[in-house]
Amino acid sequence: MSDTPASPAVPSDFIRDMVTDDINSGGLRSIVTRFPPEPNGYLHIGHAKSICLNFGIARENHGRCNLRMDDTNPTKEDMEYVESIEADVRWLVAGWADQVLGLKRRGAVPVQADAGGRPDTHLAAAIPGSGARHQLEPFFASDYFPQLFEFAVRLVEKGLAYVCDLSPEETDQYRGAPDRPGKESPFRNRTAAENLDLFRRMRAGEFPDGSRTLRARIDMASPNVWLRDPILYRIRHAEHHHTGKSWCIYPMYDFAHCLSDYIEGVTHSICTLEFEVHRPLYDWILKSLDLARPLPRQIEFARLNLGYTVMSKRKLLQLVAERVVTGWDDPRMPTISGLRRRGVPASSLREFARQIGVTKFNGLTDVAVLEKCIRDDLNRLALRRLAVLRPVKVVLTNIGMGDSVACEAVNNPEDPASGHRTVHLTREAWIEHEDFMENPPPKYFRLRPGGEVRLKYACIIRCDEVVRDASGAVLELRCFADLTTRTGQPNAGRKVKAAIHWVSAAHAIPATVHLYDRLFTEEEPEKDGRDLKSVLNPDSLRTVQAWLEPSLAEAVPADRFQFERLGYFCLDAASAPGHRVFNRTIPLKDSWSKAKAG
RNA sequence: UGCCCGAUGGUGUAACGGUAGCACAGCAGACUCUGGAUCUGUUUGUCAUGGUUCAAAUCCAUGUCGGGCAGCCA
Repeated sequence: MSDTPASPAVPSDFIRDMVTDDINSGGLRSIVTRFPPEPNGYLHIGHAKSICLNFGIARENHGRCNLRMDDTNPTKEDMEYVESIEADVRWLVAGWADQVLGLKRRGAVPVQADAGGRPDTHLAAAIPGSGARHQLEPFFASDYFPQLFEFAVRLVEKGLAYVCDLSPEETDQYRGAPDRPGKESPFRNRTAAENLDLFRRMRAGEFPDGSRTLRARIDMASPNVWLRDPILYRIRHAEHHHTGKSWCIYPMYDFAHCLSDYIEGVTHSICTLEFEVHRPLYDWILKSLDLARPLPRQIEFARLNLGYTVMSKRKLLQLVAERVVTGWDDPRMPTISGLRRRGVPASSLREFARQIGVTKFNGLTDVAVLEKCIRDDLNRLALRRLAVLRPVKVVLTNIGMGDSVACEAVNNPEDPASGHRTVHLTREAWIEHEDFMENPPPKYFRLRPGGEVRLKYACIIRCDEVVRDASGAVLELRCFADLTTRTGQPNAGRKVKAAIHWVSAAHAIPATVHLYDRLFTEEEPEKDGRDLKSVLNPDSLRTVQAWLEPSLAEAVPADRFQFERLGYFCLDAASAPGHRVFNRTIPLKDSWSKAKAG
């Protein structure tokens, strides 16, 4: 698929300002950001915002953005997610920021190095182009477990961390509450030697899950609860998707994240607002270790909230698990894979991210903004095709049985280079059910008994007779085709109020078409903690049997089509050759139905 | 009621002490062999109250409202 080029406008926001300031104040050789998802679910459009931010900043500063699996919790993570995440990121940045996508050589781990005369540990991204591309893989926080362990040991030696024997429940009670100080653990003042011994035995597997933790020794009375001796390591006798059975203790997010950033040489660690209160801990850990190289800086921004969609991985997983949708890549899902299967170009998502901007304000973005981005892209690149979703038969009484009138149709009026194709008009054609009305309301321009309409690219027809079955349902419309109104014919310029789409019944090919709509009936499905099931849109998927013009037989999933006057469609990725399925990405703007309703 | 963060039209976002702008949505019109696209015009805004200043969306204070934080999740 040929994505449209990224918008030329260079975005500006408070984070980019900070990065620029950091560059101008010196000390930074190059900018390194990172995108660090936990592989416990599929990426969604909220992640797309973060990806565009992180890769965008890397790109604008000739830096790098590392893709890193933040995989420190073996009980929630899975290889399936690792693979989908990499595929989704690659798809989203392809043709835009792939040159700054930071990956490492397969199997590479941090190296011991010397930084200004001091020992250091570091892992840089592989240089793109050096060595085969297929030998690269994302970074994994779990690759740093040995280094992380050594960092923890150093903290213990400095008296800044201790092994605590409190049970989970006791730890909870000792922590206090936001408005009430915590209480110091009775194990807080163990000697460094004892802590070291205990910590090594934790690692050796001598203790059961939950029996001990390694905690930072900070301040149980801090008004910031994350500074109240936070847990650094917990015991989990569980197999890890990336490290296997090598470990039975696993670092917590706060400990692993800042140090992973450091190891990779990240300069700006951009995350969402809920980590704002963690920033003092992020800084505390890094400062406490007397590290040799410059420290990364954490900056927070507001996550995306989009109307009529849910964004939490937990709730998306729920939709999948309860089979409300067919999977993570169901075209109704706000996941990147769902949007891709739906037919949304990556460039639309990037443009959307650019348009919504980046701030610390927790707002709700109107889906119309996304829809506009998609329509703008697709209008430019989609090939126009004729398809009838709810067919009504038209018999052109003055065209002979077996006769065929060749008509030239434009492939894309927005792109003259896309050329023309021939469609055939025959005695019988399908038109859209909605394009005929027996008793139309005022200002209805299309076909009515005795009325005229143009068959697009063909000629004007006049409805002479409505044939019904016994129940009164319309069987066929018998019409006269004024062939002198075809392109190039004397009356080609004759005006009628409307031109409608059609397909020759003799040439049409059948297809199943999925008409998708928003998944929820409420703009804020998660508001007030309501049950998602109570706000599901029963019409989020309608399936129809349609007639398509024959050229659509050759469609492949990467193609983008506009079915004229209907919307944008693509061949479903799971469509079988013998049974074509098309997905509606988004309908065309429809000011008629709006006027009618209003 | 502890700490942190935020507040600009309906929505999102600019303006970095000096004319409140842009996009989306809305409305009106033009054009059209897509009731699409395009084009034109247009309605609506600085949370409140004080203070500093020649000048405040911007700086300060207080208040109001909203969000986040008490996982051995990230």
